[in-house]
Amino acid sequence: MRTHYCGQLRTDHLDKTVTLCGWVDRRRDHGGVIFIDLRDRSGIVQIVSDPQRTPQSYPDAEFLRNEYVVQITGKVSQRPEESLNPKLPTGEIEIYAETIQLLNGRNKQLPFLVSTSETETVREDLRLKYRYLDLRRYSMSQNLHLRHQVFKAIRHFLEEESNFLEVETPILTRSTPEGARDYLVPSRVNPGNWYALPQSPQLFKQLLMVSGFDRYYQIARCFRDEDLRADRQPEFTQLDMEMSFMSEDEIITLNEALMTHVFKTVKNIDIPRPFPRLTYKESRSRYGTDKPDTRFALELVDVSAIVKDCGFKVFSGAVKQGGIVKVLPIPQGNDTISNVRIKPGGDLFTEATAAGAKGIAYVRVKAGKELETIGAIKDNLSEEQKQQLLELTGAEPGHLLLFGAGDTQTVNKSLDRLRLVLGEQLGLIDPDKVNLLWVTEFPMFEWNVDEKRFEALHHPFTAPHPEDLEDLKNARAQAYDLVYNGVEIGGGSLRIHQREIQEKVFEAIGLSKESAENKFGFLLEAFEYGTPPHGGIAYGLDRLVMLLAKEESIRDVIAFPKTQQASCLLTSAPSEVDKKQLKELEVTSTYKPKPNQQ
RNA sequence: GGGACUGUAGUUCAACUGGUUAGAGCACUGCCCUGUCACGGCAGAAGUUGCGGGUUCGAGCCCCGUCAGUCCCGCCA
Repeated sequence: MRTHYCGQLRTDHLDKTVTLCGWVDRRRDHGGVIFIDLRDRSGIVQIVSDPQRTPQSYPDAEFLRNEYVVQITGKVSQRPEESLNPKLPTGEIEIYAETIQLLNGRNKQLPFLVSTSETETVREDLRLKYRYLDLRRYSMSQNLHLRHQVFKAIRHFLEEESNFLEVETPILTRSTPEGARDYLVPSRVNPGNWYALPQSPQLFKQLLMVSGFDRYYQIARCFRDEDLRADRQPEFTQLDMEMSFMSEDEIITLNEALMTHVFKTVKNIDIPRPFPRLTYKESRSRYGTDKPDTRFALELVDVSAIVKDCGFKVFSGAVKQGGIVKVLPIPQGNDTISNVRIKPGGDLFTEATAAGAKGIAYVRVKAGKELETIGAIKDNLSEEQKQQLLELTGAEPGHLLLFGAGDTQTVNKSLDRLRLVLGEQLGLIDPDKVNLLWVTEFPMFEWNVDEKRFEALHHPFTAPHPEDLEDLKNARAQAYDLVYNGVEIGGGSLRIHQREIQEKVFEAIGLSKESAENKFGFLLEAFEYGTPPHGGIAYGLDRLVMLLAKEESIRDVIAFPKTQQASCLLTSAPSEVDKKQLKELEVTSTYKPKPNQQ
């Protein structure tokens, strides 16, 4: 039906007769000459029709409206000197339409404007309901093209340069303990039994290593039935990789090459290697988080040692109860941040309390290093303590010191949040900067207060650091996360490949021998048939593409995403099903709608 | 499960402290216009102010409930 894409045409095509298919992006009717911007996925080209030069197409051109689908045949012509359009890649040429064939019109007014030149933001629920129209729009089309480029670059690197093999793993698999809530699928053939959709292909990829596939990858859909966020969808796409006979350093090096290749290919950005590395411990201490945004400086300073015996009970009490006191020093903060914002009702106060803090203490450093603060702090710190505080935090006149005091986790969390908000607001973040870094040496386990047990921080197949085997519960893991501008985009580890160690880890997370045998017996058994040392990594590709596209939500890089209520506004999924279907599955719903609903 | 914000014409927004007939840009419809490219000009049509209830002489605005969307906390090995 067509000979070219609209966006491809250049002066090399001059005098060629071409046939194009696409949508009317805009029509400009001058009463005599009519211009049509014809759009397909490649871009836009200008079509011209006028009663003298193209009398046969003119009546059809008059009839066209936005988003009509047409096939146009005509000759590629040089635009007159004064009508060149440098804003369009096709702006030196135009097509004189010999024929315009209407392939399909449009009967309804569009729910929103689609045209490439339209930049107004539209309500997201409308966009999602009419996603097929939304995807015609320039930015969404660009995002999906970018996503494709990223996937292509990944495949090229892994297959052509690194000898990886793509293997698919089951979507219908078994539910395993730990981790997120599973999506369950009832088995008709085995009534009363359920499949789970995979949270990741973790166990299968390890088994592929047992099988000797050596270097595996898959661009895999994963499913987690948890609440949604701007960067979390119930189904999402991972680049899943697993390798045998490679050390942690070798895996990291290979992945740096992969990422460098992707950034170079897709964005023409050169990223210096090796990427910086931070240990988990250092990252927590300096930034309060395990995924620091290192595009800007602002670092936390632990001042517990200085204030542990001071008279200000909020500080000394926090330390005595095993917590900490940390400071976020902000250069020129005195001029840029008012007390109103720090005190109850203020935006910074709200941020801190949302993270669990009770409030924010502050000190303003004035000329001559005089401290301006609340009396309780001023009166209860000795001159020496004040002096040490200034020294340790590097505070100069003009500095605002924001304090977090309490249990370690809350202090880190709230100051991390403040740091990010202020970094943004004070314009400290260069949006074009790309910072990739590894966070390493995660702890194996974390204490779960609610369940009163240790749980795996990464997952229970992560190998402990060989130096830490004696004290497993406090061991470091051979695990690593890749952080891109403060967002975790990938994480992986060396895996356990010996039955005894795996059993010890299961024991540490409170999984009974029977339970472990029941749920992971196949893995433990596999370890007894010659399992190579192996490890891997998984990337959240939606997040990676989101960041590359400079979008704020992964929904903007997913063709058909779900809303925060996990529903699809286009298809109205999830939906009720026929009673007959449930009966075949031996499933009944216990759900009762609230009386005042519907 | 919890907190916050939003919902007004097809769409993006406005509408003062609760006050007359709810406005504007774009889109749409009609007419005019031969070099525009976000073309231009003239005219027109277009509203259950998400839904239900309440307060009030009077509600887009206040209150209660509800639905939907967004952001966040919890949750997400």
